[in-house]
Amino acid sequence: MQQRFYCGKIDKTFIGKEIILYGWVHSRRDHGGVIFIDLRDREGVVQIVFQPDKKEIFTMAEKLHNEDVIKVKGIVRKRPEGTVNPKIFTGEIEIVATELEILNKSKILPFEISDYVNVSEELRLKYRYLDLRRPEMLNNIKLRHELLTLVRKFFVNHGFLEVETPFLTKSTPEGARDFLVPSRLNLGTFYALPQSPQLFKQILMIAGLDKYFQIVRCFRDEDLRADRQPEFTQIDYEMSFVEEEDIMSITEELIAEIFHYITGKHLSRPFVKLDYEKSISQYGTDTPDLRYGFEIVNVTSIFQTTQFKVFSSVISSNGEINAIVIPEGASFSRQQIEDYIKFIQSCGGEGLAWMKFYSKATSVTQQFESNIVKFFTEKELAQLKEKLNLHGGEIIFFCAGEHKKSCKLLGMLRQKIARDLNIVANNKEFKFLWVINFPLFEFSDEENKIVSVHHPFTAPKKETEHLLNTDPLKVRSRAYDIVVNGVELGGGSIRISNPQLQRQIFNILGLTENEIKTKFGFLIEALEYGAPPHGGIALGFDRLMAIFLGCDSIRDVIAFPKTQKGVCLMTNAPSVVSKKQIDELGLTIKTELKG
RNA sequence: GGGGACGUGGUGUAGCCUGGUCUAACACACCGGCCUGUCAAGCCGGAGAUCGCGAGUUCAAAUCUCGUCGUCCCCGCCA
Repeated sequence: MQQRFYCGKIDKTFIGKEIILYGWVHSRRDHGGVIFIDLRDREGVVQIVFQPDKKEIFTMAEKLHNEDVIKVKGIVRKRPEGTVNPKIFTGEIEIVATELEILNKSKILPFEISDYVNVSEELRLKYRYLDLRRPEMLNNIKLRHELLTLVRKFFVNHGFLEVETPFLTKSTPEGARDFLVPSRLNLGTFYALPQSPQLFKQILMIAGLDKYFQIVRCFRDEDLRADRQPEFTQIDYEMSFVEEEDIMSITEELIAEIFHYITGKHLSRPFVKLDYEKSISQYGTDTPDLRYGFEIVNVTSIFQTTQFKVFSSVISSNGEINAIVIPEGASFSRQQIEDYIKFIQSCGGEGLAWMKFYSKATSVTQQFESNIVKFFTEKELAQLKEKLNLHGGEIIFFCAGEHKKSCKLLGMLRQKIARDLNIVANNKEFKFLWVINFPLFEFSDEENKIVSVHHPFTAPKKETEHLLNTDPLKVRSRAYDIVVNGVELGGGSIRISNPQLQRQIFNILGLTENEIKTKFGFLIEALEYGAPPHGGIALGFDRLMAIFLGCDSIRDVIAFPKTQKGVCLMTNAPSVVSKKQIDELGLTIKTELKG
């Protein structure tokens, strides 16, 4: 094959040579007596010069339009004095065209191929092939490829084996909703697309592969968000004969390498570890953003005998009064405070109480300002001032309610205020942490039963295992989540390798013997044939890229993402299928859903 | 399932709150012309939108109301 050169890679070493280039007309600057074309390919642009002495191709060049695809033959030369363009890699040279062939014309574009122009995302997704020509998007996709390569090399160098696991697999609807695929050969039965290769990688450990990894697509039929797509990519790995520290350590090493590749900077390690309970009571979430303070403070003890009914009734029903303090400098108007109260209500809360604190007034009562100050005694306010360490100019938000809910609402408020104050946007740090000591189970009000906090294959902590039958909600798990700047990057655990223990967990979760057998019989059985102790983790690759690149949405690092309704605007998937296809699968569609 | 924002020539916006002066403005793209050193080229000229769709209020609707569709953000959901 003849050697091809990329437009964006032509440099001084080519000067004097005749070369052939292929690419897209990025822009045409017609000066009448000379025409410049920026010819673009995936590596960048190079300037082609058309001069009137080559009359035939000069006339052709006058008619060129943006995004026409052309083949150009020409001589590379040094640009004349004073016409060097330092902004582009090829800025010192240009190509004097000797031959021109128009390979394909382009219609007038729905939007310009430029990073300078704003285009609605709807249009970008419809014409994704044009969107991907924009340098910013092209760079994201190229970097994605480079990182995938880096990740692969990393695991290969550490002795991991890459194994592909099935996409057509068994539905285990314990977690997210499954995407289902009807089976034509077994009418009335369905495959599910995997939410993760969880069970297969555990089985691979039992098979003795020892160290497994896979860069794998996962599928979840849940509502979308800026950081959630119905199909997304995980870096999935699992190791045998390891403890939590081993997984955390190799994960930190991997993330540090990726981080270094992108930013050229080193991450400080090991990452901070934060207890789950502390994370909830201090930040109201298990994915805290540590780039800013405003930690939650429990002030319940101050208001034990308060006359303020909102607080006293919550306390008497075993609830808590929690507070966050926003320091001086953020002066909120009454309207802004009202907006925050509405925000809390939109998050499912009853409301917020608030106070402003001014140091200048003489009495404690006068130092506080709000519509509720009159309900509190001087003693209560004095204690509050001390407990919250108030100096002046602060605003305090209170949320009363059950422990977790109250903390959660304040955690959401904390995050919203940090955004509104531009603390997040102005902080380019990456604050990694591990959240550990999760409970193994939690009580689901919705389902009215005990459910796994992670998944039912997570091992309990040895020292809490004896509580499994007596007080399961007190059992702690050997799970660990990795979090950066308020985003859950991934999670993993040491798994259960003992079949009796696995069976016991299923029992606690309320599965009948029959359900255990039909849904997870193969796992229990596999565990009975000599399962090594093992554990692993999966990292959200799209999220990892988006956060390191500062993208607002993972859609910007995915070549062909879907809209919030799960639609691909380019192909218009999902779509209606023919009656023949439906019939072959033994399905019937409710008529009102059709078309 | 719920809350919120947005929808105006090909594209991105202004106008909308406070209906008439909107015969809808601006920038880029597009078409024609000029121009031998530009590189987000420049200058001159031109064409192009009944304002997502449907109903309503009104003498009068881009503007107000209701419904609907689409996109985005969030809550729920995401073992």
